[in-house]
Amino acid sequence: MPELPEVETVLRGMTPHVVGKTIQTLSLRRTDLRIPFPTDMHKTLEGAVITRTSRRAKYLVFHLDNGWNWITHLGMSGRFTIEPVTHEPLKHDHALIELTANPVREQLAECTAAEPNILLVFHDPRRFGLMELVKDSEQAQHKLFNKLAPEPLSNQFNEAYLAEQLAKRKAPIKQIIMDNHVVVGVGNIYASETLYRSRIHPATPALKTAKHASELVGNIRDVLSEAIESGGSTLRDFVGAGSNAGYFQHNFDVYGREGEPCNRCTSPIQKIVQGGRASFFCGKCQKLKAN
DNA sequence: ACTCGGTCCTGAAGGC
DNA sequence: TGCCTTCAGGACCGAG
Repeated sequence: MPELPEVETVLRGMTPHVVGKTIQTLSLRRTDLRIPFPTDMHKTLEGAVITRTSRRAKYLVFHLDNGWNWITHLGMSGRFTIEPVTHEPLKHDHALIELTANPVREQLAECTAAEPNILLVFHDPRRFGLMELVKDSEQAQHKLFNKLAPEPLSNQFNEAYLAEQLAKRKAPIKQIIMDNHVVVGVGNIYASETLYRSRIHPATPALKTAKHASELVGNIRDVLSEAIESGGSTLRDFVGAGSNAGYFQHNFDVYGREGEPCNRCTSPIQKIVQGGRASFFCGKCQKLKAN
């Protein structure tokens, strides 16, 4: 269940292994994930150099030297690993990308010896992931990106902005902070964690929480950045079979803790379902449902 | 303009 | 042991 911190960790772990390298071959082992692979994916990727990587919401983006961006999303169960070129594809290995080191890259101080080719493997049992191609200059206008709200860790996501968004919504606050039109990257886990810290009941109508926008902004930022730090500190080695890079153990206050004692007041953590998603909260600490 | 529920997918977990 | 059901979840989509 990669959320924004996990996606960021995957990005940071993968980047040093892929930037500056040429995509020698792309091997697709099926024709689609959640949506079909782009028809010209081989033509666009093969021969291109990965110049840099970036993240927008939960999308991982590989920027290529031919002006195209290779967009990827890990969905629910997706992961990238780096394997030797002798890697035998496993079940659910859907895309294998062979990368070759460039002469320029080999001139860098830390690359004294010629680097072997590596295989970047995309593995996704539930196939909620996706891949897409877009010109770098057109990414922001692309269907997947043009309605996305600000990044939670950016200055555009601030008290005034969030208060304005909350004031016009009466749906439960839990669902609103998970809405990509309000803020991106806050998934089911971190939504529950944020509301726990803010002492707001997840069923509170959003408009009644507008006066707490400042605290919500702060807690969303804190919860996500702490998880990114946690991911970074447990990221050992991105390379190797079975590598779980990006899927780190993290301590949650409420998520998945139904019946266990609240860390603040020892009252048992409760679970409700909102919009088909589990919400966890402390019924004693998170009483704010009005005012 | 906003809200709600359905949909995609597989594997893990629980009931009988 | 094994079959069945339920759940997990991001993001899009259409209906109200």
